[in-house]
Amino acid sequence: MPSIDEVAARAGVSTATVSRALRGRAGVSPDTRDRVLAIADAMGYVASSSAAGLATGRNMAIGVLVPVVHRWYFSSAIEGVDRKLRSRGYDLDLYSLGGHGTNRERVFHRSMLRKRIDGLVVLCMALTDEELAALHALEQPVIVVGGPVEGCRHISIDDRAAVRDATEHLLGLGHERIVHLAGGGSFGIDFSVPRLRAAGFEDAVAAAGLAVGPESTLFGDYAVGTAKDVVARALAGDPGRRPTGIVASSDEMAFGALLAAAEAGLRVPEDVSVIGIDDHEFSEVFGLTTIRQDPIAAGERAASILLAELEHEPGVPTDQPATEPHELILRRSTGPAPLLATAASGSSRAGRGVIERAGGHAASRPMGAGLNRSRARTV
Amino acid sequence: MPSIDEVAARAGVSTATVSRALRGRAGVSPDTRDRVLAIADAMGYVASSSAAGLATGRNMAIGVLVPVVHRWYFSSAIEGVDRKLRSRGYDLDLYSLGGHGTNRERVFHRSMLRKRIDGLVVLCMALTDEELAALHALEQPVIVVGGPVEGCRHISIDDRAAVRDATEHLLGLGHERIVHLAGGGSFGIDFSVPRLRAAGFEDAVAAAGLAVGPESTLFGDYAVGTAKDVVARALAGDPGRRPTGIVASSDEMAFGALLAAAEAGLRVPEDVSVIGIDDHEFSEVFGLTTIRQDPIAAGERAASILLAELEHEPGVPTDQPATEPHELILRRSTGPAPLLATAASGSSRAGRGVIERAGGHAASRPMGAGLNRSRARTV
DNA sequence: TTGTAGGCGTTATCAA
DNA sequence: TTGATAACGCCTACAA
Repeated sequence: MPSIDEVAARAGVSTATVSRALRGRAGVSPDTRDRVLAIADAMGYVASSSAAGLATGRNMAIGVLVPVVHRWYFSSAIEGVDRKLRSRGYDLDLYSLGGHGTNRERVFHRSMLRKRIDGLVVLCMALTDEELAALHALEQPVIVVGGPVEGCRHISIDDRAAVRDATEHLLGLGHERIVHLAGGGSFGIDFSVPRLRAAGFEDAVAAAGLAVGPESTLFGDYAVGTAKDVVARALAGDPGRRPTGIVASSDEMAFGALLAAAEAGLRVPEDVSVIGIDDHEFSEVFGLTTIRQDPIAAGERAASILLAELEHEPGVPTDQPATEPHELILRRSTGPAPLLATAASGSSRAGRGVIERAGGHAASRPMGAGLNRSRARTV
Repeated sequence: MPSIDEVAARAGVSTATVSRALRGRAGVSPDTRDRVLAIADAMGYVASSSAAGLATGRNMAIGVLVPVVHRWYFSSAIEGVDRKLRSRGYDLDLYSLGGHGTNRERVFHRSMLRKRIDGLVVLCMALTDEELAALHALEQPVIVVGGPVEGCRHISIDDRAAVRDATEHLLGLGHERIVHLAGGGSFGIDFSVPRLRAAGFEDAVAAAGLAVGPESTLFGDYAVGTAKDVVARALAGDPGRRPTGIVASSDEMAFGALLAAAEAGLRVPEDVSVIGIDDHEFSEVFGLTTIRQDPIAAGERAASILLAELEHEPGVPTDQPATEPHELILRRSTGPAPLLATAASGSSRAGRGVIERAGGHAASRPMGAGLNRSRARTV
């Protein structure tokens, strides 16, 4: 790990010239530039980021703050941010709250302010006013990926419309006893997303002229296990009254619902339809109809915006960015609502598992027109 | 973001004293220390990491190199590393290859050598000789989490023993037509793990006096989808010849196997038993019997070792660390091998899903004695 | 116990 | 086009 003056000495030039050459600055003759580059490369020289950071005030790194790494949405978004950053020569500092919400204070008041990063991507968390103030005080660009956070621009799908679309899909198939398998605000995760999704469900149900009551919501807490339990209980009831359609606010919860249905001996989608949100990597094998979103793309876009700002690129999109698209993916977990008379007698075919082919079903109602770039396709 | 001399001025002392006080060095009177601390706190002072790093040569950050973030093992291990690091005041720099293996060169030759990190945790990747050399040249402590990598100490379970245990569990239940649902070396992931696991399977099968042929292995590539497809094909065969037991080298592949069995109309575990490795968070809802490992703990331990080395803690465990424990978790996906006569007639009960209760099964054979701290328990 | 001053490795300013 | 040289902000002998 040679230093810049060793390179300079070897090249017979000053450190200033080496610096200029290596950074691609103007004012260096092609000859010397090539020579310096060759020598630096041969010596394996790489500038120390601390020194460069001290001198320039730029760290070539951005931070990513997550409630927890180990979840589909977060790990995907991290991947997206990383991809974009890496391609632009930036490093990524990861700050995980580890699901605890502890060390939260430390993250904010120590690591982040150490001038180690040039910008911050916050994944889907609710921030306290104090934290928001601290961030703004940093005078560093910040962007949220995941849910609207007051006082911050954010990148996400239109959560309300997404769940509305999902619900409308089921309504279009004739379902009338529909429940929302809702998530909550674990992990210090932003509350606005669950709230928006619940609203989307209610929008659609109400628009269909159906009633929305307390029984319309099952609390799955964004977890397979909880979802499975709660759905199992709901499906155990009177066949004439149990839900025929389940709108899950996340695919993971939808998996729980599918497993619960299977264990209850119900066929999907003949007895009960399930639709999720996400398009998790397991969704295809589960045959789960879902609303797809792409957190990797969201992460990439967030990083792009931050970088554009840091590098003063022209046309900086400094305001609230446009909404990310979502898309209905038709698979086998949704189908026409069972006839009421039939519903009670169902679940009698032998040896079928979680997944049933739904003899040619499709959204019998076109997805709403103004639905934010949403499309539908069959996979 | 005040600098150290502003704090010094305000406190009426020199920068040296401020530095000493803040870093908890000896040689500062309690009075001045308290005063300095209070003032620094009030001013919101935090030392610049670049400056501190330049001066001390320590960055208070360690790097984590992963093939891809978005997978159970990796995101868990990252979480573990992060947890430990955070508790010790270190930052975590994430380097993801993003599944591509591209930018690999960049990661190694730019980011990491920029003196931005004090040590490196490599997750489960095969390293080229050149990369290994580069790492050693850094003169920074390195540790691998996940699989043995030549020339590097590593932290992992005994993969061979783990799969051997899994296989013996099935053998103990009387299974004789057992297949290994194997993973591969995607993502530039280390090849040694798949190889070790295959060996463990063969160990057990051979020890039981059964034959191991080409048909004993299904290639699931560590992916649910592939696993499901390949198992579906295997189960479609002659009931008298198809496997009655499946040892999956990962839980995700085991899920694929369970789904394939369900779609084929086979009951689990009456018709076919499935055991996995990992204890993925979905395993419980799937009722999957599996060999548990704890990547979070592995990550924590790796970080601890690195930190101990960096801080010159006494008793530095600089050598190859002890193996991580694994443990058999009994659930509902494994049961006694079907009687051959019965096997053909199976799968006739109505409306059962993926998961079947296995009327009281258990390992009918105690787990081998010398099996590396493995235990068994029912969940 | 406290202060002074040099150095860490780069970048940037200003001359040449 | 190049080269001195002063920051950058902090840490730490060394002196007091």
